[in-house]
Amino acid sequence: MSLPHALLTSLVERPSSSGYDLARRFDSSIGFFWRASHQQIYRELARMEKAGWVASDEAPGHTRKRVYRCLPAGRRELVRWTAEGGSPPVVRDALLVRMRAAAALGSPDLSGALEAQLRERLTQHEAALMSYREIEARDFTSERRSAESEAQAEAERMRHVILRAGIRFEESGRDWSREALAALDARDPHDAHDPLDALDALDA
Amino acid sequence: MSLPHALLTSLVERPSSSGYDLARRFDSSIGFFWRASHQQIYRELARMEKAGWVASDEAPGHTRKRVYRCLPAGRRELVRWTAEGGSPPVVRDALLVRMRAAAALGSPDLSGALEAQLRERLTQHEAALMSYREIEARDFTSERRSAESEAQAEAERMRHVILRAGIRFEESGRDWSREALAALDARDPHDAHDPLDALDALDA
DNA sequence: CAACCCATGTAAAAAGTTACATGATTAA
DNA sequence: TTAATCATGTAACTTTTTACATGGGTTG
Repeated sequence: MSLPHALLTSLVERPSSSGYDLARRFDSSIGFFWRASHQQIYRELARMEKAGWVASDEAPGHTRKRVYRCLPAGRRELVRWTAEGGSPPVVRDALLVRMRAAAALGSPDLSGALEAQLRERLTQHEAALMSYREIEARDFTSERRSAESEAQAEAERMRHVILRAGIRFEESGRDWSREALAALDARDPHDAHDPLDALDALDA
Repeated sequence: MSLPHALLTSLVERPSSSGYDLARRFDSSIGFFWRASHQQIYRELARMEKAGWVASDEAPGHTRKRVYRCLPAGRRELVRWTAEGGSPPVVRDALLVRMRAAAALGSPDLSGALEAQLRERLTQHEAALMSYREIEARDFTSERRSAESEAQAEAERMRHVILRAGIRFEESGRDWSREALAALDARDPHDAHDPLDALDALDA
């Protein structure tokens, strides 16, 4: 149950956010390591308000918009939860199940479909990687880290290391997708090319 | 909704498995990319039997044990689902949320707790990696791949590539954990060591 | 005969997804 | 003024997790 804590984190980072704001941020930056739909977010915000972790005010100039802020009790809860350990995240990848199914079924007609899925996966990894690398270049280049307090520098190191997790994850996914495509390609001797091509693809 | 298909795959691989057998396999080999508890599995098997995808018989010599097998309709469904595409898996890692919370809260006392969690994560990745590497050495070394049919060879390549996903995933997690620990270590100038140590750790 | 693995479930709660619904504001 | 985006929800459903429960067989 980490959604409320992800929301508290987001509210500590930027107080006076609406559910809509939070939902948008869960589609971008935070969304890399925690997804949530707007329905989940609104429901969770209501629960958190009842628990006394956050409070909300009507946004000036808007009839429907409500902005939330983290209360001291919410901050205490976030500190408590952050220090507490947790089990490693469960991995669930349907594409790997599909590949294993194809191997078990032994039907060669499935290879084409899997190849297409792998190519799609590859472009997804490449796209994510490019956007993460842009963020890294923009926010975490050496010249930016100069006249800061030690606390600020540590927070920045922490945020950078989180982004690095995303970068490494996407790189590893990209490299594996290429390896998998090369392995599937080996099945057709007729259009098989020089094995060195596969190695090139892995290096690129 | 891939659990039924993961179960069908497992039943195609080894017919006449009980719910208990399947649950054990979901704790080991299949468990790397799809987790399921025995409660989920028993319920799902009942559903699949009602849908006509599997059938069950009482195991001889046992009163309580039931063994399942995949029916033609189940096989057709598995083929259909395997060819169909799907969205990439959602990533959810509470440790990254915790790190981001620590950065947002700006309390240095949390660094110790996070360091401990990172060290634990690191040993988990190392342990998983070692066991995957053992499987790779045992089942996928070059001398084993000789007198096989082309279909068998392709299935074996597929299973190998799935294992490679696990290996790459654990390697990337291990490397990132080390990078993160090195970044957190940079905060304490008193016990800071030669930066080269961090590089060594990344190479090992 | 106690501890452990085999074997199968029920019940309840939490978390997440999908579909539906509505109204306000803003920019072309 | 129409379409897109902002903004907030409800309802129903599915999936997953956690806790509880039971009983047979095997081995030290």
